[in-house]
Amino acid sequence: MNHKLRTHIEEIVTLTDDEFDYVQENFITKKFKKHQFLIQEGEQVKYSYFVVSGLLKLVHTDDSGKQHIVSFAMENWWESDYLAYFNQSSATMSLECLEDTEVCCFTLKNYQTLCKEFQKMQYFFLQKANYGHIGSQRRILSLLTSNAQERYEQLLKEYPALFQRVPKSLLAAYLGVSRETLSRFSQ
Amino acid sequence: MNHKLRTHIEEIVTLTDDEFDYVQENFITKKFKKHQFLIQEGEQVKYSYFVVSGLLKLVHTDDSGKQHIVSFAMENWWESDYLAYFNQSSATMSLECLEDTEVCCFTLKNYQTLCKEFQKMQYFFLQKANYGHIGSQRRILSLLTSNAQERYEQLLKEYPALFQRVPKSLLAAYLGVSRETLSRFSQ
DNA sequence: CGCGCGATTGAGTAATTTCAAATCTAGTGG
DNA sequence: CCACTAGATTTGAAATTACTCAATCGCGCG
Repeated sequence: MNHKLRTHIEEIVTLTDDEFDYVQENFITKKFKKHQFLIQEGEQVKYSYFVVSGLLKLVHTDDSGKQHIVSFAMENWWESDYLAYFNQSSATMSLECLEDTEVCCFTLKNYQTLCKEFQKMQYFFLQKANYGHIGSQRRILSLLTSNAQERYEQLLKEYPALFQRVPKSLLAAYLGVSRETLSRFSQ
Repeated sequence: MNHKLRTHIEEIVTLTDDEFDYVQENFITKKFKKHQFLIQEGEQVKYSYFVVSGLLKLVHTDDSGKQHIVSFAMENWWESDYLAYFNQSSATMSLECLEDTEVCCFTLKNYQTLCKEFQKMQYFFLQKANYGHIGSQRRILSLLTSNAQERYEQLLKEYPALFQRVPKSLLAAYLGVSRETLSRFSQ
């Protein structure tokens, strides 16, 4: 059932069966349909999520109604509005299904106790956080250094699967250009 | 001597004198002059750094020679080219002094042993990594959502001290606009 | 005074956005 | 199988924004 979660964790730390059982108790599995919201802007953020299958977008809608995609989350990714999650404040970003999606839900309380009682898992989350930070910094650098067309080609190279799964208008919202401009790149 | 480091750590976890002594043994203090490099693009990254005093820029220089500033690091900040640091690969960014700067240097080996042997410190670094990640995501969102002038005003509001300490051309390199464009905002 | 560095200004150019319209595509029901 | 529709994509043209390059300004310091 949760063997994808186990495999994922064991890429970083090894677990006995008993240990994984203990870890597993901290998660609830939920299924969502395309277009459903896991997190809605303005509301409390109860969980962070491990994506078992499907695809999510982490998105902020600005005053003029335009969407800006901070991140896509696919299989084996962790996602949430982490500021709202850790501070127990209300979300500034939504987390929405782009496909039918199955996730493991993780409350902050469970996160904290698991970290405290189980050093291995704390180390796992430390690794995840470090690499999450690095990934975000690389994205900042790409936004600063490259023009939209170059960013488009980098994305295409790094995540070719996305192009089969997401409409181009969303890729534009991720890259920070209008869909019209993105459309003119492909030629 | 390192009481700034201790105060900083104790904002998140409490330490006895003995514990802090143990922690402290993992750091070397170094002083650098303005314009010196702590990390140079292309070279190995031996340390991550805790800034005791002074100011640094984390910067990438592109093929055309233009600088792009990923981050400023001031007092009480941790900084490095973390991808290169954790993977023991060569740096894609430089870390350079904008002022005379004192840092505590932290090897990867010490980081790893400290995390393993001392759960409290692992928790401290987990918190730092999480908030680092959140900070980077907020920057991404700001780059996507706001135009250069709005980003300028956000920066002015969040870090007014920067404007006393750095030339505007560097703020431009942080905001992702040319210095001429930035100059036209102030009016 | 004169140098050097940073900041500003101006003008022309390039890139991107916006708005509107046209086109394409996949799925639905007849 | 075809027509229809909704959503996605493309195209065009005008307007806006930012960039580049060059020249000028301002200020602190030897």
